[in-house]
Amino acid sequence: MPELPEVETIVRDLNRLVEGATIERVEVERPDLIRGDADAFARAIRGRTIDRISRRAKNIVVALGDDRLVINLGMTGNLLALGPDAPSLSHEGIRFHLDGGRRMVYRDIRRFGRLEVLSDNQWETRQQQLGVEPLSDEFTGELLHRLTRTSRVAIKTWLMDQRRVVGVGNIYASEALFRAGIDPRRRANSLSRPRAQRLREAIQAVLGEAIDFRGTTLLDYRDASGEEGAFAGRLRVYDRAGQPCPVCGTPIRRIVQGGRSTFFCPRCQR
DNA sequence: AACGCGCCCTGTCCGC
DNA sequence: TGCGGACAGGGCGCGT
Repeated sequence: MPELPEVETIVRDLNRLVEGATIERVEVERPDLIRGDADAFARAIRGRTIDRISRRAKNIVVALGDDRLVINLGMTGNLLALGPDAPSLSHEGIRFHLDGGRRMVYRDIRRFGRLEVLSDNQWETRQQQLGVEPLSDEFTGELLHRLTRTSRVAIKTWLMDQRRVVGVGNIYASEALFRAGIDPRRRANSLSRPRAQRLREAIQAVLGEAIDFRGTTLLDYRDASGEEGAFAGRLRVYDRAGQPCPVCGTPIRRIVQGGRSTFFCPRCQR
């Protein structure tokens, strides 16, 4: 489900809704959601205060003193801040009971998501394996061009690899390549410098606009208050096979790359 | 090292 | 109305 804009929206919500809250009790309904030992997980979190919430790649990082609660939402994960009177939901996996009767609930239909607690040192080591943040100043056309030099995989598949550039998943990879006019089947190492520059601009534009619209809800995505994102209506090619390209009217094509659907305009993207 | 594939799991939708 | 198959925002571990 969630790519960078969706995770960023949830993180901003949570800083408004639960920063400073104390986690009084943890209920683990689905131990398979936790990486490592579920009892140790609950013990590490109980009684801690939520200092602040941040995002790295598609991970939600909750600072609890010197520890980090790291949450990856997989395909269908939601992280919800609920009031005392909110009814319980289906597929609740982990419940964090906060002070004042509020709760933060992790729910996940397919259970591809994972939660774990790491020391700040462990998290620092882990996050170094992740690629560059696409909305940072560090992410330039020059850097993108350099990073693509060593890979022969299709640029669309390349964009989704979190070891190079983070945060771009199946939806925004197709959308960014459409905006940049680049054929998703093109090999990563075939991008010219100007094309890399255009792709960098397209990635930043689409991610920024999607954040402004609070993310894309196809089916399962919800923000921390349980509301849908509004960007789905602004997607130009994703899930639009057979519909006319918004620029030239040519029917949008669907192909499969690395087992995932890719959508593109065969005329606009070269 | 880089790459491609299968797998984890539940729900929805479509064709027959 | 029922049933089987395809497909769905991600990531990991395997073999080559």
